[in-house]
Amino acid sequence: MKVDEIKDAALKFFTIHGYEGASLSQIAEEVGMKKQSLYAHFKGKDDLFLQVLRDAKEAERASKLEYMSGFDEHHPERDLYGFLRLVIDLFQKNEQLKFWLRTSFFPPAHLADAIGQEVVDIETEIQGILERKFKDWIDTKAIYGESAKTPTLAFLGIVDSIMLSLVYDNDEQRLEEKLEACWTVFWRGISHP
Amino acid sequence: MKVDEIKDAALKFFTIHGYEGASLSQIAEEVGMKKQSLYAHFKGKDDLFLQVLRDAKEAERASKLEYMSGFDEHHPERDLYGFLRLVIDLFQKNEQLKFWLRTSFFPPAHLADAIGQEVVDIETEIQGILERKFKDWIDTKAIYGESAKTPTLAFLGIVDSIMLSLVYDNDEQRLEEKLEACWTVFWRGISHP
DNA sequence: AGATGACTGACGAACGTTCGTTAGTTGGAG
DNA sequence: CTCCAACTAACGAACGTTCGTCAGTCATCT
Repeated sequence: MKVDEIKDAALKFFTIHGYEGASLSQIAEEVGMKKQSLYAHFKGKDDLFLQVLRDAKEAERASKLEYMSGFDEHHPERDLYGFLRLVIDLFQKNEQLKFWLRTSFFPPAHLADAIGQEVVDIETEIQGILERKFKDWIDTKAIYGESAKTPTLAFLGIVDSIMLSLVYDNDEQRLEEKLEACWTVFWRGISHP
Repeated sequence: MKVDEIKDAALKFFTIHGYEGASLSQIAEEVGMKKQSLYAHFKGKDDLFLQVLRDAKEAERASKLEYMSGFDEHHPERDLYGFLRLVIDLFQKNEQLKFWLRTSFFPPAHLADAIGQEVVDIETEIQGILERKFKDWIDTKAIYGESAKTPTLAFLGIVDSIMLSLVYDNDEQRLEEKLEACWTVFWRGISHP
């Protein structure tokens, strides 16, 4: 499907150069056509960008939801650490998560409102699910905690910091160190008072 | 000084729109002149951008170093929590840290190498100082730890996640919750085994 | 026959940049 | 004190290029 080829190329250039820095001619050249021909498949640059964005969002959402559906009540250490590894994996396997990250943090100004709404959507959903899991773990005394919200937000903080490291710590070794450090301290911090 | 006015305007637009999205005409208009006149003060867009970048880097460096020079051996809780508050303060008081964050994570492609070097510079320096402090705290048993590197990296992770929240959690309330959550878990994780 | 998808050609607008030219200021030299 | 030279800071005009977009054409395939 040509549409998907175009979206792949667009994803690549939007990720590297951002919305303003990526040009339709680059994208078209990547798939071997002229930029004007893109208009047979998309209404314009914004349309292409938003479709790529929604695909990326949906992919991230699906991956995370699927992984979290495998959580049980008794192995928070395995499940949470696995979640961090999943994020790293998603990040390295395809560009969608990196694109999503860049776009949600620094959206093109004229689309900021629309994008902000989508970001809040998915974030609220993930946080809600996670918080319910944490509540279970606290109830079963698998971890320590007075409210579920504190470990949830702290964990999401770790996810954020790991994603940032993925962006700018190109060094694989350093990423591993950081992950282990964050995880060690986090787990020590939630596993007992 | 007109040069500083220009740099202020440039900082503003580079922060909002990024390198590619900010135009010299916008910047010039902000200070009440034509874009051609900018060339009396800067060699070009790259020159202006890099000068703004180095100013931002130096400002961040200076603020953090000054704050850390006030650390002592016996109050890690006060000093580290204060450091997080400092970051929030810097972020909200001027745009330089936000600009620095955006640029170091998503630099314009043709300047990526030069910028990457500057990022590594400052990061290495901050981490080194912090790690020595953590070593002191471990030695004086103010905190628990086997090596200084683990709490250092974990703390830097929290700094990263707080900065990210500053970028996209426009909600003040949510930021405070996140800070408290991260800090609570972190401190519990490093204050005893 | 009709629809699809790519093409060519052209559009106005904006980009960063360079040029030559003005004022206005400053600093010595005569 | 004056005069001239150098410098500063802004300007309009234009450069060549690229941008996103639209219109019309032509081959392919159902």
